Amino acid sequence: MSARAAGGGQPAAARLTAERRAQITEAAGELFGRRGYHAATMRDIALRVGVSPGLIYNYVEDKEELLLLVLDSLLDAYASSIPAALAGLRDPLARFAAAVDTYCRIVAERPEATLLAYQESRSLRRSLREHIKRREVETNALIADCISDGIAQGLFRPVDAELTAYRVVMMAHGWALKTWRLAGRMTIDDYIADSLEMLLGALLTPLGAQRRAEAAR
Amino acid sequence: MSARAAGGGQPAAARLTAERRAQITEAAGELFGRRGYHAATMRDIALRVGVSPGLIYNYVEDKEELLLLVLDSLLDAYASSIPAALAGLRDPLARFAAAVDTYCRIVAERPEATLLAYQESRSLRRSLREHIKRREVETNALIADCISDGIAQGLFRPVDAELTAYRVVMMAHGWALKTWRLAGRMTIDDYIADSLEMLLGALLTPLGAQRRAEAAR
Amino acid sequence: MSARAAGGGQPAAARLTAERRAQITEAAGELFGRRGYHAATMRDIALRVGVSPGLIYNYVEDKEELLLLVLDSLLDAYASSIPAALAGLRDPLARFAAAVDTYCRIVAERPEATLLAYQESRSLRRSLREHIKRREVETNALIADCISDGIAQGLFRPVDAELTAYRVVMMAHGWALKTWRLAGRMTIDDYIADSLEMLLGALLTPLGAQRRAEAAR
Amino acid sequence: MSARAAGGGQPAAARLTAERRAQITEAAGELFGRRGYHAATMRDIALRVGVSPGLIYNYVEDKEELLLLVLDSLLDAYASSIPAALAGLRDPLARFAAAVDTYCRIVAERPEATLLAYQESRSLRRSLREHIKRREVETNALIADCISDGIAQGLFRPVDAELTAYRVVMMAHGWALKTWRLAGRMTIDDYIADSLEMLLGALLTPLGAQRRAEAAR
DNA sequence: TATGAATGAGTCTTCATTCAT
DNA sequence: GATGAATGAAGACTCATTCAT
Repeated sequence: MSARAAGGGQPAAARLTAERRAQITEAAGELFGRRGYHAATMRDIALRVGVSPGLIYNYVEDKEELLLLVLDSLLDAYASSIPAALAGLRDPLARFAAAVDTYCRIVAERPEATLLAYQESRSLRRSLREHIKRREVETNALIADCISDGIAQGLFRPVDAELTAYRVVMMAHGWALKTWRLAGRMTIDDYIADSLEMLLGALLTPLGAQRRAEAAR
Repeated sequence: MSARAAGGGQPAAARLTAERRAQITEAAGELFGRRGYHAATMRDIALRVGVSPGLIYNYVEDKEELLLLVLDSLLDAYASSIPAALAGLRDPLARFAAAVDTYCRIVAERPEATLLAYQESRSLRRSLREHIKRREVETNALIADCISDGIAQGLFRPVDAELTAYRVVMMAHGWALKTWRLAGRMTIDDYIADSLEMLLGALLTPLGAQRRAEAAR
Repeated sequence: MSARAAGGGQPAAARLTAERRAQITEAAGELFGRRGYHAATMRDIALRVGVSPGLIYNYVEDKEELLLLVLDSLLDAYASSIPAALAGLRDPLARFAAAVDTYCRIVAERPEATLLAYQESRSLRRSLREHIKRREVETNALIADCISDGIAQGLFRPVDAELTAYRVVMMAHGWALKTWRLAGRMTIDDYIADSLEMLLGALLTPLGAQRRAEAAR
Repeated sequence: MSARAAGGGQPAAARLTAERRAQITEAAGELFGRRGYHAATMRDIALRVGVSPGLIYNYVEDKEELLLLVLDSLLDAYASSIPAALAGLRDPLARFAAAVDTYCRIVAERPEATLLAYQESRSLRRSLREHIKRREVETNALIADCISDGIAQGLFRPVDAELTAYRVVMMAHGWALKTWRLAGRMTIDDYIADSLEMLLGALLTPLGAQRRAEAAR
């Protein structure tokens, strides 16, 4: 997770370093997504960044670490976008809906990255894999919290919040997995609406249902 | 898709050939599942079968074809088990439930194989990939048919049967994808029951719901 | 040069053995000629004979020996056809012409075999290579003798007969080497006539030339 | 026909690249010539250059391309040496003799390379093979032109120049093919003189013969 | 005699990674 | 920081050859 050239003394240099690393990560994400982790070569990635293969190793220890960076960048998206989407919202129903919506849209934006997580997590050494898992759990908690709130307010049935959050995640990932099959027949908006319908159908208490009906008016 | 030693003249020889191929496929499935397609070497597979590396190429043209065989064996399971499970059943509700149940259990039995399909389909040449896709669609149709029946009898709402079948498949695959996370907290039976609940909650007409309640008595 | 199954007790069996070996040699010649010694596999050869790969090893020790057999079969052709062509002829000029003609036609009949000799002699172990060389020299002698006769009778200039025989052989082989280039523009008959013209132009004494002119009448 | 490291940006780098490639080609030529294309391994070649096997693939795409490079280098020798030899000469007779002489000497310098062309052209993919053929034809034209000149000036009989050029080439190649047999008995000078004698004997018009006699004085 | 499944050494080739410049 | 030539370990695959049946 470290990098040789990482942040020396000057903040300017540190920023440049971060930029380079971001460039590399993006290129890697693109190529890993398109060709798969194994098929994408370091040389390809360097070429795409417009840099020599050797340089990548100034910013990354390993091809594995590059994979980590890519997966991390996806988790970053969740970690920043979901809280942002929830920011103004008080109502647990609205919060839950927003969380689901945001999660699904992030998946839909980079379906290959989501796939990559399933495909190649195994390729990571244990330590890196643990890191990813930890962050996934954190992301999950963002959703689980919305559910817990709903339960606390009597809008959701008293389900296992964490488990239900996994349900949400699975549904969202379902889009990535079957994108090639679904993309023609259904928009991501349809998919989200539909998924939410199912989830709420299973979750809402009568009170919750009533509240929802009012909100829809 | 053929191989040198494939089905000689005598049926006895053919059987032996089929057995060997099955052995190899199984070993490959195991190793691909455990280490990933790229990380598993032909040598490893041969070793596990207790055979020399060269021999594998008497039964398989390619490492790729071996992957195909593994993926195919999973699809075989669907193609044979689901119809078997539906065999005695008339009631669309029961049929649907049986299909979902069977599908999920097959996934749960070999979750790595399901993962493999997502992971490495890309590694297949187009022709083989098409083969897999075709068979996936066939499998899907088994479920879609149950749904269509239910719709025809007024038990299910008039949804797009095919799309809904994908929903089912995604849910089932969800178990495979998150096994490592769910397995401790939830049995596959719980998962199936829960999934069915959600699906039926979204699908059943009032008539269907009533019928279901009666059946549950 | 030996073979395991070679000539047991019964002459009938021996004949069958010889036939099999001839079949195998022919198939090998065909395939070596078409694809090259290395590219042609024992399996291919067996397939073409309609026999299992293992069987070949009852008649031949080695792939190398098979090559030897093929090369030998070409030398057999020279060894039997040239003497046959010379049989009735007394006149050294006619004998020389017949030898050249026959040699060239054998080359033209199986140009790939001639090429093979150049291509793959190197692949033979020393002992087998020596065998081939010895037989080549014998063949050469058939031509050299004609030349010596001509010299003895004052028809040819007193050249080095053996060396001149090589010249003849080279010219004949030239057809095999460049067959793909010449075949369209020139028949083998033209080639022979032309070659003979050159050779005789260089060889004939005035007496020889006169004798030739008379014979042409 | 390209290679990764081929001609970088700076001319200095380009020169180094060209040198490396030349080294590799030379080593390959040597080993292909000695052991044959198939028997010579990439590892052997690398070893001989004093380099790791992987490096070769920075300069060459394929073992096949390496063969092409070797064959090409022989054709380069013709393409540069023959015109150089003809440079100062006006007289068609002298030009023809010089062309034949040069061609033969190039063959004699690297007989294995000439053999290689016959042996392994087949191993080349069609596109590379075409390339070689094209260059062979060009080389041939160098000789054919001399012949045409001679005809135009009435020194040679009106033969088919191209065909006759093939004759010359065959004769020259004859030396390579039979080196092992002829080398002890005859020098290349003898061989050339002798060959020229035969060729001119067949080609010269009376005028040409007279001119030749004058020149010899 | 004949089979053909099985062997296993050996090949080409790829590619992450290093390091002198 | 940046380059890119060089490394070398490793993998898929082939095929002559063997041997139990």
